[in-house]
Amino acid sequence: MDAIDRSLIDLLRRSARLSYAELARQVGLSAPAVHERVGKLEAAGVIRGYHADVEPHAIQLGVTAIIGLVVNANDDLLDLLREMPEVESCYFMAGEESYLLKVRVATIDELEHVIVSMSHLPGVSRTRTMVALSTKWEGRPRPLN
Amino acid sequence: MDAIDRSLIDLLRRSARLSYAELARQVGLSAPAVHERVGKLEAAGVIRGYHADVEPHAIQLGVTAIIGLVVNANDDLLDLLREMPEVESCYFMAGEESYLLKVRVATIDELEHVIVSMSHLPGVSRTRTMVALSTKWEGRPRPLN
DNA sequence: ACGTTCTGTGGACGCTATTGACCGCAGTTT
DNA sequence: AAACTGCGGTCAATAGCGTCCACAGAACGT
Repeated sequence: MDAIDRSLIDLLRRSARLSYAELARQVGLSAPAVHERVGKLEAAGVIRGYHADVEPHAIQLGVTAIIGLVVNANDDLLDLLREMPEVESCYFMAGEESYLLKVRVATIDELEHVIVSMSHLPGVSRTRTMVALSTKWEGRPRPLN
Repeated sequence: MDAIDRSLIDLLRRSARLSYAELARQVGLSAPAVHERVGKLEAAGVIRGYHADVEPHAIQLGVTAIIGLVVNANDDLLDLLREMPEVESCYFMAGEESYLLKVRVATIDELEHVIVSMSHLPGVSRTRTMVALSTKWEGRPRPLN
């Protein structure tokens, strides 16, 4: 993981569809060299994937909420949460609320349904929901170095 | 925005480096047709970009925290927050805490510094920090229909 | 110093990106 | 009903890219 690897990561975090040829030009190597470096970064798990960033409203996911879960028994709650497609992100937290979830749904009605479902999951003793009114920005890649 | 557009979005959300030829095969159109559709989705702002998903630990961003901000005067706080590269995401929230921020840094010391900086920003009357012990998953794309 | 390993380059090949010309259908106008 | 028009597709062509291979040079350990 040298400076060139970091440049490649930086470039791909910003613009994942750059061609190997273009990456090669940017970092001053040949295309096959870049191909191999990126392949190794993927194999090592440094690069986990490439994802299009889609305007949530355009795909009927205009309602964003953060839900904190106070948990008593933690057995397989995680598996149950993982099965809920509305849960976009899941963090295990320090503090009284063991889990913090980012949830995305189409409507407030749907959000209500998600909250009720979660509060009925075995092991969940309380939920706390914070509704986002607007997303100022999200997933902004921090420049490296 | 028909079923084919939705398929393309779905495919690119999962795997942004798919070639147009491969996308074309998956949706049963020709490559130029897919090229044009994707271009229109980008131009319309539906697809906002393509980003590599990078293991945070590998790039010295192993500490994740969620910070809530209680605000009294809201003038140009947003601009100040935007200038902080540690703030990966920023939501304007309903509730007492006007902003919820996802912050990523290398160390707890750095987190402390960020919290102190934020508490001194003009307009911020209180901060509340929740530290993530582990990220179970993040930015998981919800399958469309 | 030597061999080993790692990582690069350059060339070759098939496949892809991207453009332009053309076609067919739907909706609208005359 | 016929003609016009715009949209969105296919096909064809070319330039450029992805990817594999053989080979070369630097870094390293013994």
